[in-house]
This record gives sequence, C-alpha cells and structure tokens, in this order.
Amino acid sequence: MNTSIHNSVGAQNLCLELTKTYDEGEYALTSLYFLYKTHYKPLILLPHPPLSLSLSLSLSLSLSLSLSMGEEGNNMEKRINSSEETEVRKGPWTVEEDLILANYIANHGEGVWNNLARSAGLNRTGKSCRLRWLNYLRPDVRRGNITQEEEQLIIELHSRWGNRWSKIARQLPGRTDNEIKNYWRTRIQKKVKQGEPLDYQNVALTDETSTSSHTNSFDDHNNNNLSYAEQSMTDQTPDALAPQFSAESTGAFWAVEDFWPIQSFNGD
DNA sequence: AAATTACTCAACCGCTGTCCG
DNA sequence: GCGGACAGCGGTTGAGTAATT
Repeated sequence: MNTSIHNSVGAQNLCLELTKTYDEGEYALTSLYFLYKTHYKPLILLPHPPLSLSLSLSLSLSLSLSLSMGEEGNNMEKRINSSEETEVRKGPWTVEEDLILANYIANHGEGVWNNLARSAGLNRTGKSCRLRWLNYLRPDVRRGNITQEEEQLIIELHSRWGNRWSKIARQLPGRTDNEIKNYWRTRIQKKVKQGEPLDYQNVALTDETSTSSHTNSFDDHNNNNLSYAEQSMTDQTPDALAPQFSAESTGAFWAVEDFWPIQSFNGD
C-alpha cells in the first residue's frame, strides 16, 4: 500500500488510492474507513470522511467484523489462525486487530488490559493492547511531525527531568512517550553528536547527566527541592506549558464522534 | 538496477510500583 | 507482611523504508 500520500493530496485522490488498494475484497469497507482515520487523517486533515467514503461506510455498517478477506488478507488471517493460535500473538498489529480493539474500547472503555484482551477475543497480551491503544489508536493521539515549538519544549523538559518520557509526554498533548523518546534518540541526540547548536537555554543534553542528576530530585511526588522557578513551572498545567497548536494542527486529533461507525458495529 | 547503509518508529522486554485479597 | 495481578515506565530491538553507493 502506498503510504506516501502528501498533505496536498485531496479527498478524492485519497479515496481512489484507498479504494484501488483495499476495495478489491481485501478488507471490509470499515477497515478502509479505519485506515483512513488512523493512517491518513493526520496527513490530509479533513474534518469529515469524504462523501464517497461515508457512503461506503454506511454500507459497511451491516457487515460483520468477520467479513471475508482477499488473498492478501487471507495470508494475514492465516498467520493469525495458524497453529500459533493458542500462543499469544506478537509483532505488528493487523487492521482487523486494530478494529477489534478500538471497537471494544469504544463500547466498554479502557483498563484492566488482560481482561480486555481476553474479552475482546484478541490473542494478545494486555500489555500489547494497552501499548497499541495508547501509542496509536487512542483518539487524541496527535500524529505528524514534531513542530519546532514541541521540539523546544522537549529539550527544555528533558533538561529538567531527564529521560522521564511519560512525564514529558504529558506536557505535549497528543504526543506519546514512545514518540518523544524516539524523537529524542533519533533527531535531537543526532544533532548534538553532529555538533549542531540547539539555541535553547539551559539545555543539558547528555543522557548521563540528565538521567542521573535530575531523575531523583525532580520526582513526581517530591517537588520540595525545586527552586521557585522550577516549582512554578512544575505547577503549571499541561495546557499552560504546551505549545499553542494552530486550528489546522488540531485537526489531527480524532473527535469523539469519529468512533460512531465503530460503535455501531455492536448494534448499539 | 542492485546492493548496501542509514534511518525511523512500532512493538517488545524487563523492571518497578501499586493495589488488593 | 506476603504474593499475585496489573499498570506504567524506560531501554532496546528489528522490520520496513529511504538514501546512498
């Protein structure tokens, strides 16, 4: 599947692209919509599914999750249903698994992940489900490139807290700790190694210094050692700390109503 | 065009902390 | 206090892709 669709690609082209690839019996139309939501919406920033996609979607509501898959899909299916069925599945998530997980959470909520995995019929560990949900499927996951403002904030917070990725992530709405961690390792550390200037104040950039010297003293539950400036920063709400995103960029978030087609699956 | 290298990032692993019976 | 189950975290890996030779 072609993943190199750029921001400028319009809805119609997207439909054609997706339809061409997936509408040949490989997956249900719902999968197509889900792909649109999870993989393409962040790129094209459309407020609603395109009309033709919506129509397809309406049709898909009467279909069950177990709709037949084409040859390619069958290969994937075979892997799931093979002799490994009794074993816990690992590795990349399939579209069908994503659908099942998102659908289940939309109807039952998240939490108690091991039970969730079992109840949803996913042959995955609770851990795996949690990770997939939090890092990828969650409606408010913000996708797309890290902005300059976000990078600056990451650097500032890393200098303050070290490799406390989840804590840093909480200050960047929609960004996951995994994403920030990866970004730090692949981009920012590379810049440092190459001697590129990071013209931000008070930046301590080595993992060694940051983790060892900061982690303990800046613990979540012990802010007593913070200076006034540090304390005031700590006291700020995530909203206050976070960069102000443009209206366009917020389009990369999912809306609650984005889940309606998935919820409809259970006939609610 | 093919082979190799570099890069990205989703997912896993192992560990710690917390909760609850 | 103990042990099991679970959540959450940070570090690491490896498959897929892009860039380079």
